[in-house]
Amino acid sequence: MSEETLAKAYTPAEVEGKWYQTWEQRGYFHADVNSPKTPYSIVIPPPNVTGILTLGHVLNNTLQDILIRFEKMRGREVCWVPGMDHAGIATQAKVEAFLKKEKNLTRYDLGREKFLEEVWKWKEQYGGKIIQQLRTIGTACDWPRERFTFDEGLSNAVQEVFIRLYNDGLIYKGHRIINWCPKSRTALSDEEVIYRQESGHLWHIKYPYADGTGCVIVATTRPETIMGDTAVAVNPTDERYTGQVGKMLLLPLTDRQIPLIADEYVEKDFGTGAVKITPAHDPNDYEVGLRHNLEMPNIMNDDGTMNAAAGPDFDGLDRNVARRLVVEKLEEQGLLVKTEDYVHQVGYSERGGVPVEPRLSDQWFVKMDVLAKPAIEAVTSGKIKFHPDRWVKTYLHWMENIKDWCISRQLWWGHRIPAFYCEKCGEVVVAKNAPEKCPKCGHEHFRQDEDVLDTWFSSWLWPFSVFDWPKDTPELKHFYPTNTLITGPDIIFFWVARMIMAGLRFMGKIPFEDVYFTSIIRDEKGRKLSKSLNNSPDPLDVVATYGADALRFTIIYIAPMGQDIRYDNKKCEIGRNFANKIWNVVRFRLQHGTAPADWQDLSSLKASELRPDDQWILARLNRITKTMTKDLDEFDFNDASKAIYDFIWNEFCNWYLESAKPALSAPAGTTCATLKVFDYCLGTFLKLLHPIMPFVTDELYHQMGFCGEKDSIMLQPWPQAISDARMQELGATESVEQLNAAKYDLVRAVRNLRANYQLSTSLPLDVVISPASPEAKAFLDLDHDALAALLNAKSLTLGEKPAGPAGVAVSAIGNAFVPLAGLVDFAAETARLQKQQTEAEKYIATLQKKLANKGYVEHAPAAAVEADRAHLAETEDKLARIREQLAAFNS
RNA sequence: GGGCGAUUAGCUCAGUUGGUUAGAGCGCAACGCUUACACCGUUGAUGUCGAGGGUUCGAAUCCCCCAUCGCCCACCA
Repeated sequence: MSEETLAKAYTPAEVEGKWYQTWEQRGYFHADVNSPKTPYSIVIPPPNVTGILTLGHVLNNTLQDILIRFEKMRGREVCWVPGMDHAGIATQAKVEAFLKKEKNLTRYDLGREKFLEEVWKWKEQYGGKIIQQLRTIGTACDWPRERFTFDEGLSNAVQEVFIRLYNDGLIYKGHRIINWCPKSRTALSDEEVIYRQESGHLWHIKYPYADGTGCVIVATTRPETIMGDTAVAVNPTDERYTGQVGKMLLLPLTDRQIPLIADEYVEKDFGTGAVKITPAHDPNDYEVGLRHNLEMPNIMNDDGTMNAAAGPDFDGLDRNVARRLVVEKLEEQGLLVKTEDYVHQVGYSERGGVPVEPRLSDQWFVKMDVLAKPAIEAVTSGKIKFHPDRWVKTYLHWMENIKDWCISRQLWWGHRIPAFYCEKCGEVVVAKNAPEKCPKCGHEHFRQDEDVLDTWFSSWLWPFSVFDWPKDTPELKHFYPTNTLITGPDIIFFWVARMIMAGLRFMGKIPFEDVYFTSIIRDEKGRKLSKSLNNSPDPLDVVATYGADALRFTIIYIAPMGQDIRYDNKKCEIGRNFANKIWNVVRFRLQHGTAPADWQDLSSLKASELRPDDQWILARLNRITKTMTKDLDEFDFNDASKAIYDFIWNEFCNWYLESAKPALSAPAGTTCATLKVFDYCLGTFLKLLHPIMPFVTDELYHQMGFCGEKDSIMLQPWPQAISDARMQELGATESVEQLNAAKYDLVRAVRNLRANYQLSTSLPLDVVISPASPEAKAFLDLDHDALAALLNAKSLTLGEKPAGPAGVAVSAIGNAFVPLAGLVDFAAETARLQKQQTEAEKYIATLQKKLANKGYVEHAPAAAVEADRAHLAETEDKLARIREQLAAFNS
């Protein structure tokens, strides 16, 4: 293996598929319920069975995967339960469209049973694509535990919950105004209605008094419901109508008379101050209707067309057509006073995409206030934490104003409501199966409720139903409550809030401790990703082009907590280039063979063998180890990605690796302490990076021989920082760290000089360094080779300024002189030094002003003041040396 | 009508208890194929931290107000 060389560039496609298969086959993703380790569990937000992978899923699932891999390395027994949602409306609509296209059939042509067979068939054939797609991004899901919200166990949980809530009086059937989707022909919950601002009209219509004494003018946005009016209401204090309340009005376009009533609900100042009341087609009107005991005629069919009650002229017309016809007729009859342009909010069906119709009907509801109470407490008390925590406010606002949840749907694809009606007396029995006999009349024939349940009625049980609740399974005991939930803030009400309620109600315990709300991904212009805009990149294409690790890293790198992110494919170059960089570190390292078996054992290392750069990188490694651990612990994924990126690219590659080249290519390079330190850092940062970039890190871990073929980086323990005491022993002290950093400043200054003289970086130079102090000299003397390598010096001497013309680079640790026979451009050199002089003077002025401020010296932390004083002294010294050089030029 | 978020370099964004000469990536300019990497290296330029007040010795950071953009919630027909 040591003779093998890696390709010059990393090709993700060659390793990613291989590793995923290996991990899965070896069972690394599978949790042992009997493990003595502390459990850590996550349940996946189940994607719709109709779904395909989007960037949103990539972000969401990458974050979960990072936590799972991190916690596994930290020694926990991790269990990430995957699964899918049967997604009632979405799936039914999809299959209906499919059947229409393929066979020109509607669900009504097939009938309920046949249709459901078709849905299952469709599910087997086309459903669940997303589950396969998830594997391409590396998700460490416990696949043998995959669940479906419509499988037997979960269906059982749904029935159980329905029955329990019914028996507890928290589920009831009610005759109410609900949101109706005329396209899917079903009731919806309030959450499934999306309000959009629309420009429409406010029509002013005359309602003549029956006694011929004039008329009331009513303003409405929905003239087509006029046939459903059963009153006109005004505010009781409205003087315009004093004495008129109680009189009858002729309802236009009909032969009916309706009363003028007074109700507080009406705002005097809006419109004309008079409102037509249509109790069966408006939630507010319904309330008014109840208060005034009004008739509630329903004038629409379930598909949004008008019915016979709307009168022969309108029967069968679509509601929009009816609206135009009503307006036309009113105009003809001279009853239309005016038409005003009017911008208002119109509720649309989330799935159907059509305006919802408020509709009076019999539906099942869950009484929510009782369930909400403990769920509010769980969050306010901090037992459940939200990240970022501002979502708490949103959550509480909704919970404290919660309304009953309409859970029945007039669909076929879903959990059938476990309610049975006696065919004789109508008695309702809520149970898993129809009773033998009616408890009331003894009749033996029952008919099950036709309706199914809202999809979310199964989703809200997910954290425990996946472990086969209500059975008392070992999984349930071991993995519930789960630890972390990662989801989008768009389903905080649909799902998160309801899971908390269900968890507390049925398990008596919160379902998760931490909820992390992900960013919303937008396109480069800030628009939401959507099919219609065609601005939604296919993650599989991205993976094919850049690699899964690249996509994972990039998306984490650009997604700060709680902010929307602007994504475009080009950004994946960040991740791709980073993977390539690491690949090449290993490619470089393998020139010296693979790692020795004891590469992780630093116990034999002595300070005397270490170069300052070795000590410096160990200090930096310790720092990044702590940072990564803390960041992942606190869900600061974005910070973690930036920290490890900077460590590897900047500190390790740009500085350490370059400094190590002479030591490694020396005859003893393969046994030297530097190699040991190199390997230790490399192995450690591969482990630190593994949760974010699982594929390339495992591949390289193996390439390096850091573990055996049969082993994996996934199974390695999470890195621990080296103890402070041991760091002292190794001479990796803070002062060495600082001196070494100052050394790098000097290198930068020389490189700057080189650039100014347009001296190629590949041209070796003679460099003379005059250290600024004996301490600096002692330090620089420790390792000339590394310094020479960083400077690309062909000779390096410590001493006085050489005779003859030379360029000079001034830094805190000393001056560096580069003899430039015949090349020195005095004007340019003077300009460069003057610029440095100005900068130093400016800085000194800033510091002096600060230190002269009594308030600062008295109030600021002592460390800050001290640091400033040190900077001041250092900069003053530097300035003096700059001036000295300037003077030398001008003499 | 309430609530929340955003406004920092040409672009996309970091900046965690107020205290380094305000940072990164991309882009840009100059130089360089130095045997890990051109998916690279070196060097460099660029910011009145949205406007205005206030608190403080000190504000990108805290408070007030305003502006612009975005999201969520809310029954004004």
